[in-house]
Amino acid sequence: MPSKPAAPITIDAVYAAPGYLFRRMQQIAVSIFMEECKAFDLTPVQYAALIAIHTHPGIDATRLSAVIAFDRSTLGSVIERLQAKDYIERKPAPEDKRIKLLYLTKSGAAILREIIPAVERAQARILEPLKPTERKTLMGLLVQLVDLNNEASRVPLRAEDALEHLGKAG
Amino acid sequence: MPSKPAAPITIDAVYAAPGYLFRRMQQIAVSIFMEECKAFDLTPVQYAALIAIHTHPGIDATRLSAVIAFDRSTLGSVIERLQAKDYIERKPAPEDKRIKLLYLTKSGAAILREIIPAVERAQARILEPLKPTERKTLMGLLVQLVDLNNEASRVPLRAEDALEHLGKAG
DNA sequence: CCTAGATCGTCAGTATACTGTCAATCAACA
DNA sequence: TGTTGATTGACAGTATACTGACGATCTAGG
Repeated sequence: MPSKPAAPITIDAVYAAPGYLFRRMQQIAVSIFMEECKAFDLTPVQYAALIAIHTHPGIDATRLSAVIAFDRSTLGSVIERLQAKDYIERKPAPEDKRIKLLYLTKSGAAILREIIPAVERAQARILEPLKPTERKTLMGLLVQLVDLNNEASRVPLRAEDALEHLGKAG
Repeated sequence: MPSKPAAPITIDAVYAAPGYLFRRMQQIAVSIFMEECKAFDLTPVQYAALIAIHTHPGIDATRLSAVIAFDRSTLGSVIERLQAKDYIERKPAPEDKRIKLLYLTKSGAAILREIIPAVERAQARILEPLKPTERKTLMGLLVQLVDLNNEASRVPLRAEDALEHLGKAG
């Protein structure tokens, strides 16, 4: 069997590249999320941060970045915006002057309850074009791939480790 | 059968959401791309733009955005940076004063040839944690999903339409 | 106690992304 | 032909992302 000839340099190779396809899907997912949630003035990132703070009240920014695998620098401005919207508040930690603890406000807890159905509609719409069996297959492979590539990203997910400071079981 | 109880609001729901997983995979993919290609000072977006211009010499910015499904506004600065690096040049179109035609320079064509192996390594590394069969399954579903969701993104892919102006078969 | 190293939040700089708008230009039609 | 409407590139404004650095602070070791 002769070796494959070198592929010509064309845009078609890009269309079939995983990196390109993941970029497109991310953009599509954000677009659908924003459409379903346009009544709430919350971005996907802000939503994830709110959920994480709700799950782990009193978490600090660095640990929050590990829990949702977002960049620590980026998270700073995300937190500022959530605070400006009065969805969270920051309290200094008495035992460590470097740290500011994050809590949901009543507004934050309320909007979280209200936005959930819209978020679920968005997540469903993203996979809607596939058959139910295909959706399960895709999600299974995706969860696997993200997990196995965890260390390849700048901010690996540290769902367990990050919570030890809270004195709660991981 | 009793209806499912409402899921509690926790971060675990986010970990299993397609939107979150696609975001993570996009970040992982970019990270791997930049690592493999760090010798070349090219981002994934800049690479895709170069390939597209190489495939369709004399394309204009608006059509380029349709060919790679990138935002037209964003593409402006991408083009500026590629021009600053002397990888592309822009020539005014004689028959339409609004349009600037895009062409690769010799530098641009050269770096494209050189970077290809690194890009292919990156794309391979993204899927490496999966078994070969799983890779094929995932990519098949991903291509399908991106295609079927094409209209959901702000900038749908218009690979064929965009090229009519060039007088070449799509 | 005191210093070396680690960590925290923050900032500057760069690069995607998207929304909306604008002037210049072009195309189509009355 | 003259005006309307669409298109093009550009811009302002906002929001992620990542790199690298910084002062303030904490921790460990001597």
